[in-house]
Amino acid sequence: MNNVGSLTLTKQRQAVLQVIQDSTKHLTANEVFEDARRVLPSISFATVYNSLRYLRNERLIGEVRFGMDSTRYDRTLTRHDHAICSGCGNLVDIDLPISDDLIKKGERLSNFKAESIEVVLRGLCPECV
Amino acid sequence: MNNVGSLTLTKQRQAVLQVIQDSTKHLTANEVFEDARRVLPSISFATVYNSLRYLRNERLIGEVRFGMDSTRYDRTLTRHDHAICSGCGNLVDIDLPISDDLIKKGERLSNFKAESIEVVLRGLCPECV
DNA sequence: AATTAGAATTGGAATTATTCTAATCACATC
DNA sequence: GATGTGATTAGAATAATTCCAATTCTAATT
Repeated sequence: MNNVGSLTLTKQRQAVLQVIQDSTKHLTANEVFEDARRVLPSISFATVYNSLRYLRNERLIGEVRFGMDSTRYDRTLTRHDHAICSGCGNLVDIDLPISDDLIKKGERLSNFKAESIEVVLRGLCPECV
Repeated sequence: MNNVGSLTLTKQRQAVLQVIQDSTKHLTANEVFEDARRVLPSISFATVYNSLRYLRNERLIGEVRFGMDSTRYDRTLTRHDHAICSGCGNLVDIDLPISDDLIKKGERLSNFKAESIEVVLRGLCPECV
């Protein structure tokens, strides 16, 4: 094991961290698992998930996801944005004025042809303050 | 059955649509299933999913999700935004200048205490034009 | 340095979310 | 009303993620 400050980097966590550090891509948990096995063949899937959560909490790696556990459906069809509570998962609609300029910038930076754009605000809802 | 224009609204699809129309919330597929059963007890989970996809494609209902099938992990820790290809699912980082004003507006509209904010641009990547 | 108690970590098993595909159904044509 | 064809359904399978009992580690005690 390897302790730095309050950090506990077991060999499993080190393997997972190394996989992330060595990749420039946005890996899925499954891809991390496959790569981590090469370094540490005995590692399990659950441990990869545990390690990813730990490393994310310790701010050693980044995570890309919406913040919900599952897809939501609703009757609102117009373009709008969302706020997601990091405490209770509550999801509310908000309507932000997105400038054409921002969309243009997004297209230029990504080289994508934009179809839609949405802002996700993560934070605490009034009940979770 | 019930055909309007090129629309095919079977009783299953009507039940699912009604559930969405009758709710002000952002329902999960599971919640839609539970409600739809009350209208049409024989409906299956898979049919709810099929119907949700159909209704979304026909622009009769809205869908809220990131656009990926699973969470991604990466070594980038600084705030940044993402572009997701609706063709191939490719995910790329972009760095948009988010004004403090936009965050303030988001907080005001949602009554949330913002922790982070992210823009998601959905569209077609260069390869999927 | 062996023992032990408590906390942290691991990973097999379970759960939850979603998709696949074979069977069924609806509709048109003979 | 039999038959072909394409759309729709839903049971079964898969994929993504989490739970929790067993194990391992740590550090205090002898």
